[in-house]
Amino acid sequence: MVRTRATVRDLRRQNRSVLLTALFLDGPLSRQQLSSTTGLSAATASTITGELLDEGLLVEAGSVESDGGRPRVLLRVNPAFGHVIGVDVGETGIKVELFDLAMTRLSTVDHPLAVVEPVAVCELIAAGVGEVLSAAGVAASSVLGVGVGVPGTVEQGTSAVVHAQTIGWDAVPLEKMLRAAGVEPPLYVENGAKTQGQAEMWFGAGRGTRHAVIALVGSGVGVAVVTGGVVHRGATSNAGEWGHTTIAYGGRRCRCGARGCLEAYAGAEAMLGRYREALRRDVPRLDEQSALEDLLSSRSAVARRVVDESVGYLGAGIANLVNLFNPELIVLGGWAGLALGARKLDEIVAATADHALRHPFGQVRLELGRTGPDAVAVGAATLPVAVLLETGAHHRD
Amino acid sequence: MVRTRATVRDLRRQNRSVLLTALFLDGPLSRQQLSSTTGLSAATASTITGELLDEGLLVEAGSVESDGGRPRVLLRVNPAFGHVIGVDVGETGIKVELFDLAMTRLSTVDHPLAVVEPVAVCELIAAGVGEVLSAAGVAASSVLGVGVGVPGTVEQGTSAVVHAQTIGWDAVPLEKMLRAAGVEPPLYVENGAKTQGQAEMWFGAGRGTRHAVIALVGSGVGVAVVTGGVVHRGATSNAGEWGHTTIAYGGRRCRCGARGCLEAYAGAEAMLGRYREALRRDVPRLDEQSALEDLLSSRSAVARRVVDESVGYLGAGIANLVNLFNPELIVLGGWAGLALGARKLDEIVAATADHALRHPFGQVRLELGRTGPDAVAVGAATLPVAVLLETGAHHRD
DNA sequence: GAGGCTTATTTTTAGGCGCGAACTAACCTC
DNA sequence: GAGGTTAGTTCGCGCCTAAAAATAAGCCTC
Repeated sequence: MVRTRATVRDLRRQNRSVLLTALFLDGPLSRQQLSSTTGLSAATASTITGELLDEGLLVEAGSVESDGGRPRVLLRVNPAFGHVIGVDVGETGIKVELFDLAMTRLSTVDHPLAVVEPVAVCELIAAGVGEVLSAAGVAASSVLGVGVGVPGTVEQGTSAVVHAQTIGWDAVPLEKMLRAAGVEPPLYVENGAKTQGQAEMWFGAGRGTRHAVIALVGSGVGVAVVTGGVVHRGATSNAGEWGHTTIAYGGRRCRCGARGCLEAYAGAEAMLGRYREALRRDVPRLDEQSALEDLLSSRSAVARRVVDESVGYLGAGIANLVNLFNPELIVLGGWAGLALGARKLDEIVAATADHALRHPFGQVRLELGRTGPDAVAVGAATLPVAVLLETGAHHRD
Repeated sequence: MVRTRATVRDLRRQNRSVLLTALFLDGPLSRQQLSSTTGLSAATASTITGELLDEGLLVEAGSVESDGGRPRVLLRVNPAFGHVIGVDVGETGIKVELFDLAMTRLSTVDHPLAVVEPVAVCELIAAGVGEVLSAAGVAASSVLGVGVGVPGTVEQGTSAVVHAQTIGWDAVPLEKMLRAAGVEPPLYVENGAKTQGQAEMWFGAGRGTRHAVIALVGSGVGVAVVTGGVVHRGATSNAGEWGHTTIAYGGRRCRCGARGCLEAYAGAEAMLGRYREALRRDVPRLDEQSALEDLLSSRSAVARRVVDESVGYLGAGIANLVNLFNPELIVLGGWAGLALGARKLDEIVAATADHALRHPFGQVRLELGRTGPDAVAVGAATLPVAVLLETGAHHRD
């Protein structure tokens, strides 16, 4: 359903957006190709790219000979037009990364943090922004925006407010605080699972897909639902709490207080917890990732039972996503999801098949995530880029 | 993310659509009001409404005095501009209803059918279309479209194909068959739950809501998810199979073959089935609706246990929707949902609260559906109207 | 009941936009 | 270097919305 009126200016904005997006996603293209892929006339493609070249958003990128005729001049988004910064606020520290407009990583800073306390986090982010800029020799003025991925949910009002139970944040006005700490560029605060989903859609397994669900299994469990290239946020940006959907009515107590949540069975924390319970003793105090690796590679009957059960629950959880969303693609990501998927993908698919309806199951593929450990930061950095592309970087309003 | 290029013509189409939609949904409005609510300039509002008046899409609807100045002339969609037909293909027969463009019901035809067999259904629909038209004295040429709500899922290709397990339809090319049976107007085939959801959004509890979930509990269980006024279809129009999401891992066998589906606990069929099991005898052979009424009003301990358990499962299922979609509104509809909700709404809300995360739960309201038993037909009839509004009834392409 | 006032709608004018056609540019082959 | 081929640009047309000006249609006052 159409939302609002349109003016002549909106036309130009939209067409700029279409061209810019095509160039960003599908690499260098000639005006010719742009015209045919976007459906714009050659005349319009030419005028708009001319405008974008003048503004410095595009640059020429060599040329390609054409059968006997004038060679095509390739155009691409000017990587140096501006820069974007992605921040990953994790449970053990923060990571700040600087990218150019081609999403090439220019520099990275990691700051471990024993206690992820809001004020300290904001100061570290402010410092980190300065550090990545000076490390890469990039001027602060060329930063188009800073994206911040946080655990928990984000209320997107006039100023973003974060609710993150796992790190004890209750209604933290992060945007205001970052501003106060001296972060000047436009800010985009978003749930980390959603930024990671965005990264997977743009650069990972989701490329070119319209309806996808990115399931993130880490210590906990979350999901990003993408429809037509847009991450589903819900009424108040709380959508995607897959981990706390009931999958075993009346079952295990979850840390959220309810019983039978998926996260009480399928996340790394839950798997390790159930393993400890089954063993009736504590496993060695390793960090969670090594502990999970040990569990997954253990040949003990107990370990295998715990893992197999988890695979079953995870499959049922994935089947629920298949039945509710009917996506073309489900991406299994998150460090624990990747670890489990690397060993047990076939079993997960089988468990999904057991619980999903035949028809939607027949139309979905299940793939492992392809983005690395800094997907949250990359995804966060795409937020300002997405805005640039959507508005077509229109100078006037 | 913007999809495709736009031309000057698209501008006009969109603005026509905006005006037409405003007039359709918010009753008679003056050009003045149209201009301020849509944001279009008074000049443009005037030109476009003039055009629409000329084309017969709008009519004047009296005038309202304004403080001392020229009175406002009210405009509204011309109810007689065209008519739409909604068809409800149920498990026990078909219903055909004729509406004018103000969605006033002009005539209705019911055809019970012992066996819902595709060819017979198509012939009955073709006959029904003729009957409702002649009953109301409406010319076939003024029918803008026929919407058909069917159980099961609909593959929307070049021609709609229906998969409906409950009535034994496997890949029935309904659109082609209806065409062959002599139904001439444009056809819109859609899943009945989704058409019912559409009706609830336009005329029922969902009015004015952007993010809503309409949960339909009848014999089985389904859901329509609405985001920004659009029903979510998924990659292949299979989305919303809420009834077959796993809620009790390893639990009761469902008719879909899997274990622990919500539908195995919360639909009317499941409730009655569990009641029979608990009683260890068959309940009297009533029709399903009376049987459910009896169960709900029974004071026996067994009946109350079955009902209370169902409420618990249903609440957990609703909580899953809250956690995954974060809607502002959940509408509980369907005949069984309404019957249960009329008696147990508070308990359902409490059960939902037990399983949902606090934050998204705090932002959702749970309401009972307000559309009557022919919501499927009404919703189906809105399909052609939605197309008319979206395209702005643009004459040229 | 004439003139002034207020508000709604229409007409006029100006500035933008995309498209098709005509035109120019840049290469190749012979 | 002439002719052919393909890529990109320029120009005029028709369409669009917005702002300003003009007109319409009531009310109020004297």
